[in-house]
Amino acid sequence: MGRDRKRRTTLSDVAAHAGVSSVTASRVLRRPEMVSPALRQRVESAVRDLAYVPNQLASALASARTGMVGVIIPSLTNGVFSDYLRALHDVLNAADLQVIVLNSRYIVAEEERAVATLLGQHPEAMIIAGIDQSDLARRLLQQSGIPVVQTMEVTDDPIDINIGFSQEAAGYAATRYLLDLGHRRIGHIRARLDARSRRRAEGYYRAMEEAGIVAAPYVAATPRASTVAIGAELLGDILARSPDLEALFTCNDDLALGALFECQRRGIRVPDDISIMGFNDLEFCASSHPALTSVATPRYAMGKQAAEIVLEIIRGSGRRPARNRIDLGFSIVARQSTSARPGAEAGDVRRAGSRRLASVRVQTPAE
Amino acid sequence: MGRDRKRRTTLSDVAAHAGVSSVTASRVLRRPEMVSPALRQRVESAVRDLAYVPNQLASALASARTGMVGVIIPSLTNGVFSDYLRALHDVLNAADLQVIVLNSRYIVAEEERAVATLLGQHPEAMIIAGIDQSDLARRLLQQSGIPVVQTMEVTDDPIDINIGFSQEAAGYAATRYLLDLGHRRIGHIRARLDARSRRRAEGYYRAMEEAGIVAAPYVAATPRASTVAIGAELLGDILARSPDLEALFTCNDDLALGALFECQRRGIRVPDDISIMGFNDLEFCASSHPALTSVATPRYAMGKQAAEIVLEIIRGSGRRPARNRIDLGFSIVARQSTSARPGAEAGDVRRAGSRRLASVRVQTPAE
DNA sequence: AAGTAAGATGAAAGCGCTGTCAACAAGCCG
DNA sequence: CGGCTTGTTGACAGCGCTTTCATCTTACTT
Repeated sequence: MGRDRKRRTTLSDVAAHAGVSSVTASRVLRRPEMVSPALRQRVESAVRDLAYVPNQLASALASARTGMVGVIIPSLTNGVFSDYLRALHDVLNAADLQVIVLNSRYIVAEEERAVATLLGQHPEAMIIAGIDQSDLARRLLQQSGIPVVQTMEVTDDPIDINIGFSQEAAGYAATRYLLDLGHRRIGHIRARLDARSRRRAEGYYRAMEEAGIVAAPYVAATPRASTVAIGAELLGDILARSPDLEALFTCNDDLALGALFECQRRGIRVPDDISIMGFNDLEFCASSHPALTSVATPRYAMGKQAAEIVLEIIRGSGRRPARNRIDLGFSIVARQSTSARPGAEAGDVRRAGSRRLASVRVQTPAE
Repeated sequence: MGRDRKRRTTLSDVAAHAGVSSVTASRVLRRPEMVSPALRQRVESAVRDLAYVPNQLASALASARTGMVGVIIPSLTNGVFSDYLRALHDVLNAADLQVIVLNSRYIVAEEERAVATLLGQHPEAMIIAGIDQSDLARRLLQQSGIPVVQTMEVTDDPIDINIGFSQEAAGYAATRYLLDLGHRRIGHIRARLDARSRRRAEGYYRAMEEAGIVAAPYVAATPRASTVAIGAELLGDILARSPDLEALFTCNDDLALGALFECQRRGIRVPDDISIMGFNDLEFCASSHPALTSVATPRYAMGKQAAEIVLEIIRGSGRRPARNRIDLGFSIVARQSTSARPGAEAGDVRRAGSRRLASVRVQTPAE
């Protein structure tokens, strides 16, 4: 109970100050149109005089409406989630919903904890990055009864609603793009080794296998969080084993940037000696020298749609969207860091060349 | 009240399931040592059976303890806050406190709203980046009675507790460093134009003025959010006016990276033709080619200390720290992107040269 | 063996707010 | 001008939990 802590001003303080009942004071704050202008003004000035801040806890408990949406992402550090969070904020804040972000650090157990913590706050919806929740987390989410959106990736078995794109298909498309440029010795580096980067790698392996190329000599990975420095390091690892590397597909743009710098340091020309292709198309890709080819992922769009669907369900009388699985696709943005292999066959080069002028939208619609 | 929404399992459901009173069930969750092992087990399995998630709202309302710490930062996009947030999470989560982050988007009015929102949730402490809060925000914070830490910058007039470093001094030191290398035509670019970047610029102007150099021809700025692309663009702006630029101090590392790429594009050698110096020392500075000289700011340390002080006050019987203002300083990390001007006087070069081997800790202790 | 301290459990109250419903005033109809 | 609707206000209960505080055991003391 109260503790010795100095008591905060409450609604009834405000009501007393204004000479009305606390119900009226509450209404001035929640539904002002229900209160006569005279009283409304008295209450409003009382609020100002006392610098009253409503206790959201009590309000939420009484009304069963918290006005918040829980968001879980694996990393606050990763530039990938900036656009995504911005979209969530843009849409949700405009609707007077507060976004509460928790960080799972790419650890399933932490994600589970975050789910429980957030659910305990009774958010009106949950938006969670990724599809690899633990069984308990899934169960908690399911029985919470609130809309749950899984993002960043598509799955056949969503908890509730799913918006994303196929990481595997994106990894495949990126590799395919390099193959079409005539490259054969295509490397892949990745860090962190989380589920999403793993599926991107699977796409890479599938494309390589299809092309009949043994990928192993051209792959390097580390469980450490990805950084620019690691990009340089892993490229170094591959080059030490396979100096004949022709192209590199990195699991994300930071690694690509690191690889690019490492090439500069070693005097390896990009793209003449090695083509480099990133993933996510972060802002700097367009501005580096040479500008980095990358796979543009619909980060803002995923956040926006997730938020809009959630909003529709919360505000719109609980109506569910017609489709609970949406594939937003991805696109390859061709820039200067990739080019056709000099000796490549005409057919290959032409096929790839056609993609170099504009970005290609690759989308596998979920039914 | 309840709405038609399916009722969630409550503590008394658990209690009933376990055949105990709800008080006992509560104790099993809060203070298990107070309950006999037999009952404890029964309750615990009931919790598991029903997948019970405590209603934090009700718990917080009843106990006047929310277990959360409010955090306000101006941007989720900016890499600068990653380390800071990580530190807050590291310390606070370990103490079972939840961190709630709100984003003010560098807008004072939004910050004020965020303060009110957060305070309405009754956090046990507030940690807020920057020192430029609105009057109302200050007042709300002050009368909340909880510990409030302002970070990222030092001020003579803290709301409560203040941990940071002098942005102005850092801007000054950076410029001074370039001056000591023998450069005269030192440019400065900045974006966003928030209060902190303004004070860094003030440091730059002070150093330039002291050196008797007119800075105007070498300065470019934009209110847009800073990106790598803008770094390139602003450098271009300066070069269009002042092709004789010798060195560049950027307001942050993203701009520095953009400037570096722009130099590469134009065939300007760094550091031979132009020295480039960033600010913040983000991870990529060490890995770029050439590696970027930057001003290392104690982001993790600020977060860590802020969190630790808050923890001490919350948990440690409300004892306040001896000092409520802590200056953590900054240091200049000299790398390859800066070098002495070829024709510089020996004395100048020697002075600066001594700093090039190791980073220099510059700290102005607050009294 | 009787008395006491320590430990375990539950009943009741209440955290600060909002939903419901009743009470009342004012405005409208015929 | 009485009965009705419409609009405004307040009393009361209760959201789900924790915190006293009283009660009942059990273990220990002398």
